[in-house]
Amino acid sequence: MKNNNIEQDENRLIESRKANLESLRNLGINPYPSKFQKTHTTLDAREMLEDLELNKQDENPKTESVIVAGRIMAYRDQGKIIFIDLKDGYGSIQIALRSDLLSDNLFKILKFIDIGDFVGIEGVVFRTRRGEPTIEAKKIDILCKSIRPLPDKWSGLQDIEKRYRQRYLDFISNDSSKEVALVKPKIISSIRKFLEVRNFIEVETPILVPVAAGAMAKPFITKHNALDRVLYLRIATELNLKKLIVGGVDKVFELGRIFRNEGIDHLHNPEFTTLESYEAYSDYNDVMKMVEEMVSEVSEDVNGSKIVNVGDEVIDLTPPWERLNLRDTIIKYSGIDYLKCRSPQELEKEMNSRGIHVEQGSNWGRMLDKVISYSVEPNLRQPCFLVDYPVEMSPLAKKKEGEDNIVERFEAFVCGGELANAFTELNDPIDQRKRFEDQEKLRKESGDDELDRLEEDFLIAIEHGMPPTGGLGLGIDRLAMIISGAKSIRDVLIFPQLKTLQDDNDD
RNA sequence: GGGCCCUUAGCUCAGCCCGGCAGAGCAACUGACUUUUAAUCAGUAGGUCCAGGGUUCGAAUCCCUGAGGGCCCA
Repeated sequence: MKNNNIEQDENRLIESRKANLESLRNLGINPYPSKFQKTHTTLDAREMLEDLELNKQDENPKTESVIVAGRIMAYRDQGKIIFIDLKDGYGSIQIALRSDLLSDNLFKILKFIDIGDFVGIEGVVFRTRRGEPTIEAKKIDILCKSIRPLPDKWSGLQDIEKRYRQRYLDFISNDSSKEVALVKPKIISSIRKFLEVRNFIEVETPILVPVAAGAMAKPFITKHNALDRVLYLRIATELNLKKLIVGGVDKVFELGRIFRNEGIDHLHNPEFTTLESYEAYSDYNDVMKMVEEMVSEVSEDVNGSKIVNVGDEVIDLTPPWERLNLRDTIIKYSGIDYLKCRSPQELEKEMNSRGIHVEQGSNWGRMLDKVISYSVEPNLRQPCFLVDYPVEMSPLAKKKEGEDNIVERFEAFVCGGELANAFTELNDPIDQRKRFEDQEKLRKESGDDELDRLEEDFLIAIEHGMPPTGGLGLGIDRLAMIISGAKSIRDVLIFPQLKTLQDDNDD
């Protein structure tokens, strides 16, 4: 009922636009032509005028004729002259449509133009009395008639939900939304360049997998009908990429979407993009160097600087990043020395006395992870690496030589958040099998369904031998937030996951 | 999961405290205007005030329940 009325309200606006559409057709104009040959962008047109003004003595120079195309963002009718603001993917420029420069027939069609329509304009560029670069139109072509109104031209689109649900409207009315959202594609392109120069090979591995392994997270479940078999959406690209290391692809990476069945907030989206890279014959120290070089170079490439502003903070991504020993750093910020509380009971006692909430049934590794995220992470503002983790938290990482309980693992932090996780990969197949079995056992005992899972295919692969390998996982969306200064992951995602609207289900 | 806040014209928002004709700007429509730029001027039209219930002579406004959304915390 309610929706019908809203549609009727909208229809009043839509009907008038449809009437304009018919009027154009009656004048013999096709409102939806296939193609239009433009010669310049709006940015080109502005620059042409500026160049001309620099080089010529003439008081009121006019450029050669240009043809531009774009969307009408504003329309100011003054009778015998009409000004419109035309916007394309590069900027915008004002158009002046004068009745004495256009044929009667062309001037007549201006009556049927609406804000939001796409048009092509041909004319010379000049500067008006008020100093505005303007194209003096001698020809106008309708390129696409719009029949639905745009958001308010001055306030833009404020409704946060609508901005994400109809992101194209957000992009049209809020330039900064578009700029922030386009940082991620630039980062991805820059990372590709960085890795390709270093002879890494990019691959695509399956998203639909029989076992969701390689990380600690709940998977999405789906089903293959013909095979009558349950499949999962991958939670990491890790295990397949390591199989490629076994197969002799010595430097390999994937920029891939992964899926984790968890809550949605300003830092989490159920699907997000990670970079995972694996390099044979290297270890976590080599990966650390690569991460600090890559992130700082990407920032320079995308933003023109290794220094970024996030909120009020100035973050300097220039290498080298500080290396912080994990145990020392936990002691520094929480006072807890995990070597002195090796049982879950002891650790829980220490955490409780410091006001850190312990989830029912948490295992020791999960609890220590909680200590890190609660006490340590918020303090790590400038880029740094936490180095050398307990084996309980890291079922896929190799032990440090001469250590029973410490693995060669680091996590990178910037602005109080985790950016990357990396380790020297465990390639002892017997140790790896045992660690997976421990995870499986822990999951059954504790009911913690985020623990890692045993994937037999992977174990068989590394039983054939995997060379020593340094591996990396890096959250691209988090990196995009840092480089763009965005406060919410939704701003860098373009189409973030939102609750499904009721109407979507009714169909 | 807990706390706080929001939902009124296509868009952006007043009105709610203290109950008494449903408001403004933009967009739309009619008209005027040859360098405007949030153009201006004159006029017109546009509403299930998120939904349901309650209190009241009378509810956008007060109370209860629900839905959707946001922010903070876990």
